[in-house]
Amino acid sequence: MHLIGGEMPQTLTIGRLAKQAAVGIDTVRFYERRGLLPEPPRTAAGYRLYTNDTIARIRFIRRAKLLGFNLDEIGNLLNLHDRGGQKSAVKQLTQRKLDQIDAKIADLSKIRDVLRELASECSGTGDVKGCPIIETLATAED
Amino acid sequence: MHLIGGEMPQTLTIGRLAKQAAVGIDTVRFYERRGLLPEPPRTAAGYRLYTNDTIARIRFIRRAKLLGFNLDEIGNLLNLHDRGGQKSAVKQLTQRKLDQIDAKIADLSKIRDVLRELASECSGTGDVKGCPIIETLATAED
DNA sequence: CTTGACTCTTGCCATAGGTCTAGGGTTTAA
DNA sequence: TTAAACCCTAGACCTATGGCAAGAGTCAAG
Repeated sequence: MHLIGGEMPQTLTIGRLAKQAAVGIDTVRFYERRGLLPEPPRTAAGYRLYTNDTIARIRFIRRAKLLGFNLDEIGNLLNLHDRGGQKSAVKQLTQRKLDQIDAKIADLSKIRDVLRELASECSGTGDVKGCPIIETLATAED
Repeated sequence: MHLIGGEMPQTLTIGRLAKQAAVGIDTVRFYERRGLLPEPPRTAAGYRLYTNDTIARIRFIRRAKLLGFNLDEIGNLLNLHDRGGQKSAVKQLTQRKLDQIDAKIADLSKIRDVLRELASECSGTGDVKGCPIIETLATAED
């Protein structure tokens, strides 16, 4: 890694970047392949050289993932960020995700209610014969 | 398919079984490989021959799936059903699943709250610059 | 100069639960 | 008899998000 000239720009090899951003090295390369990170410049030997802003970019991705966005959706968000899209587009993505989350919560809540009911009906002692949980699974109509 | 003798037992080829149970043919074979369905007898030509109880068994699997059990857990439930386990084992499986579902709902609820907050903060009009959603993703601390 | 740490690419592995294809044999109805 | 519809196996493929390994090149420190 031979840098010419005086002012050393803040560059990071992929390992340092990954550490700073708290992801794996493979993850960085994977995000690059997925188009979430731009292809960075390389040293003569082919080593990727990153600047600090890439740390922020990866953290952006991580936070968006925590909010339930998948990588495609995150790609959209990043494009809007990079190319200066409209707030409406961002809000729409967010609202759609919110709707998905709400739907999933609703699904799970129904399941939870059924499981609770079944668990409360089952005495939990004795042979499985007559167990309301098994019986329900075995005989419920569709 | 050459059945000898008088009383025709109620047998089903895999296609009919799959149709009755409302799953795909491949799914039936897959469940067999997974050990959820016993290996059925075969005709001389090697065709699987099922009896009606297998329809019920597959429906059991389907219902358990709808309640969030994965195939391994369903295998346990089926074993308890087949070999006459204890109610306590069934109840324990159910309670564990219930806990998982509760945990997932809690996770999603947190996400939902954040997304709601973000969506409500975003005006939805104008350039993405200053969009609170993007800003939050770009700058939030971990 | 050597050693250990780092990086490169390519490509396979993993999960979960199936789905599909290829290439062949069987059964059934016209 | 022949064509359609059915069945068989083995194995590849799918989604989503990376992890891991091999084999080779590079860099920094002692």
